[in-house]
Amino acid sequence: MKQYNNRIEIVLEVIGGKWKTHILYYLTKGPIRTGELKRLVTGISQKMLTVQLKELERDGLITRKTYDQVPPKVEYALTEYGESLKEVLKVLCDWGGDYLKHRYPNGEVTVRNSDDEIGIQ
Amino acid sequence: MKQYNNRIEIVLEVIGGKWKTHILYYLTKGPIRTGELKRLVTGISQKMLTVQLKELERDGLITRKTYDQVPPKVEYALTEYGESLKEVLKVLCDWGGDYLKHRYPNGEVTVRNSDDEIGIQ
DNA sequence: CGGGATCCTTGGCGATACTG
DNA sequence: CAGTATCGCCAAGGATCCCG
Repeated sequence: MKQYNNRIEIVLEVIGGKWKTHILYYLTKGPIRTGELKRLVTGISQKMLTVQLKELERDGLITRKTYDQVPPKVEYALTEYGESLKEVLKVLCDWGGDYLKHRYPNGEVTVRNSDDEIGIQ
Repeated sequence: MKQYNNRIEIVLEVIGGKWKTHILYYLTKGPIRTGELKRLVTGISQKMLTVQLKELERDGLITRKTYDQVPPKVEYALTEYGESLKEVLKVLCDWGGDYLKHRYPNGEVTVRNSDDEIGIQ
């Protein structure tokens, strides 16, 4: 039987890793196709994108909708429960931004999507 | 020059990894000695504890205070800025708890410190 | 266009022993 | 009591090729 040390570990297991937050970042803005994600998530490979999306789907945070057509079209979107992640991501995003300014006031460290925001409706 | 994809990655780099949240968890309750941490953070080795604490100190989240005596006494505490992490940890903690109940309502997955809370003053 | 399979590299982490 | 040094594992992630 699986056991965590604390509740935070659960979140980190769900949104942790190298790509999850970057993917979720775009998903908070609305449904999105695989190719679009691949284009936006800088540097991710086809394989890693698929792997991460499957995990997010397995964890009940996103849905995968396939359109029966050629060429294939697949669209991903946050589930209703996944939507609850938005406020969490926003808090993390805000603190990260503050921390950045606090630690590196002269811009030694930068963020690609620095002027972008988690999509809160 | 270092560059992140988004601000969330910054947070995850600071509190991520296998032990950081578990350590911070106890630090939110007040200053604490090395040995006490080692006792509370179930399963951590002496080495990993030291490594994680050094990283947290390097990142400006905790302070290390040594008392000049034999046997040695070292006490760690959140910095003023580190205190700002509390609300972030609380949000993560809360979401993790919700997610646990939502995904595993029958207790297939459990948390050791489930009835404990992040120390908010 | 979207996904799967295979092979390989790397660094986070563990185990152990030693020091002041 | 607190910290350091060394060795080694393994799973996350990367590169590449193949499929409907």
